[in-house]
Amino acid sequence: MDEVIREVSGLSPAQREEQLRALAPELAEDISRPREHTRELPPLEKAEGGVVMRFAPNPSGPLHLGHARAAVLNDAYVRRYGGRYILRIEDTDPKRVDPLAYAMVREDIEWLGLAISDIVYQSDRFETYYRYARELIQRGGAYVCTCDSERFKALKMAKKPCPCREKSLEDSLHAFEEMLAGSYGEGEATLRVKTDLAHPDPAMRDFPAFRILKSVPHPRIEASVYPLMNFSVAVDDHLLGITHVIRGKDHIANTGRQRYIFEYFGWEPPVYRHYGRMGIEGVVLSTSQMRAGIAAGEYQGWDDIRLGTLRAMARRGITPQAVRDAVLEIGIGETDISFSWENLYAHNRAIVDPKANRYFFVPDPVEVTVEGAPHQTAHALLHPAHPERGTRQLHFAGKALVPREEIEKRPSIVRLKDLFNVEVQYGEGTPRFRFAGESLAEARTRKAPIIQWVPAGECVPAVLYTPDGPRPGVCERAVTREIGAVVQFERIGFARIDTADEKGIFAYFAHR
RNA sequence: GCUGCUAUAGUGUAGUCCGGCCAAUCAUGCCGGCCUUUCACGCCGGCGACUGGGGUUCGAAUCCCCAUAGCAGCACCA
Repeated sequence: MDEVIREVSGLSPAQREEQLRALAPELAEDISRPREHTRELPPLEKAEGGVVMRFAPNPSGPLHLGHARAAVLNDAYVRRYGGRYILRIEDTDPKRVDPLAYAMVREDIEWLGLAISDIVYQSDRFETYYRYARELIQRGGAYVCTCDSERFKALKMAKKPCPCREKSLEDSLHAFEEMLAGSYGEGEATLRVKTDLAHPDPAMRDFPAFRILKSVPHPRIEASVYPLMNFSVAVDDHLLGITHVIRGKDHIANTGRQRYIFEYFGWEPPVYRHYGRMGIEGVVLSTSQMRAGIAAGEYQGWDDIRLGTLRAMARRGITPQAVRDAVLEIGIGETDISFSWENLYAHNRAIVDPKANRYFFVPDPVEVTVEGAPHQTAHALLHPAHPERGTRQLHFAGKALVPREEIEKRPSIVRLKDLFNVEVQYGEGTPRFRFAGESLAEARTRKAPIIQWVPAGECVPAVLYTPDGPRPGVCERAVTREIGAVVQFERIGFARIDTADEKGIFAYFAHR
């Protein structure tokens, strides 16, 4: 045996394949098949008959890239296996509910194109939660605790029960009704789930299920006893028939806690998957930090292009498909990752490049008079790969605006793209520009930079907003017809034309 | 402090479950070239990784242990 192994080890892969082919051709088939990269999410267990999944955002602000990962991943599995996709608005903490966010979340979901089949508001379901709370108490799975949080935490860390834990079912039931009746003040009583005080993970010990909150009103309902997420989520996941839950690993402990509730009720829990933490270079994702920045005037609003919100990306011309592609590429790995804009841009470029019309944008323009140049019209293609889309007409009448940056490089000759060549002479003061023929071949042999330009008097002032700040310039008048569309400013990059009025054009830079 | 998860090129990702097709996939990025009246697109070529150390084994990216690092949780937030 050893001998054979040694012999095989000594062979090269090619020799092995040859041998195998001779001995067992049917096995060799497997070998010759090249390994293929799976561009698909890993399969989900117990999903063959269809799935019910959910996207459960907290309505505290608009959706951002972090939400998009959860939303798109779940969406992709629902599309793959068939089933229902429930949007569950988790508005059980009035402190973290922005009434305006309900609408923003819906808009963002529509933009992303999620295949949502049902919408559920947790604030509509408080009576249900109360009902199951009573049931849980009766099953001996919960008790009303009146210890203050400091004291409870100390006991928990010491693996010791608090006095309330030994209360009878009747007492707890009664106390819970008192909570609902408003007999307790804010923070004076809590319904806790009875777990295992000896559990090695302190996060698992007797976690809270309901709290009293009176200082902050809920925008949609009248309530002072609020379910905490582990309770409402467990009850809803069961009642809504959720089969699979894909969420971030920050919920791993919650999954453990929710299992206790499933256990008490004898329910079968869904299949859980927890993906790793995602950091995003260069942007704040925290809703509260963004909100603070907006309030402080640091950001213009939720769609400020320096933010990681979906609406900010939309404004820059990032397509929902690109976001989907980027997020699916990342997948559901448990590794912590840092999201790279480059990867998103590459996806977006692939989508946008075939569509985007090309135009000239001249940043920081300098007006030049070209001596001896014929007045003529340039016909520049709207898209070099699609001549059938036609051209833009640029009427040159002696003067043009060109990027200052190009002249400062002191080229001896430049070609105004799609027009003609211009020789530049430098002396005191402004350089002189002289017509130098129309030959493209000559421009090439003389290595003339081919630059973008715009006819003086036939252009529109424009501002290109980039994450590094606004870039003023001018662009072709025809760009005013591209409002809302993504164009490519030649030699600059892709940008979305946001607005245009008599004062000019406002565009947002997407990427190169 | 306690508990848990993760660790492949600059970034993302495949392979890890069931050790040998892996001197490790694909994409992006970067570099070089070609194409091109854009520094875009396309094409060609190149760069670049199994966290470290032990162990098991004929053989380890893959299994085990330890270490290290990162992350998460231990809220009357989600």
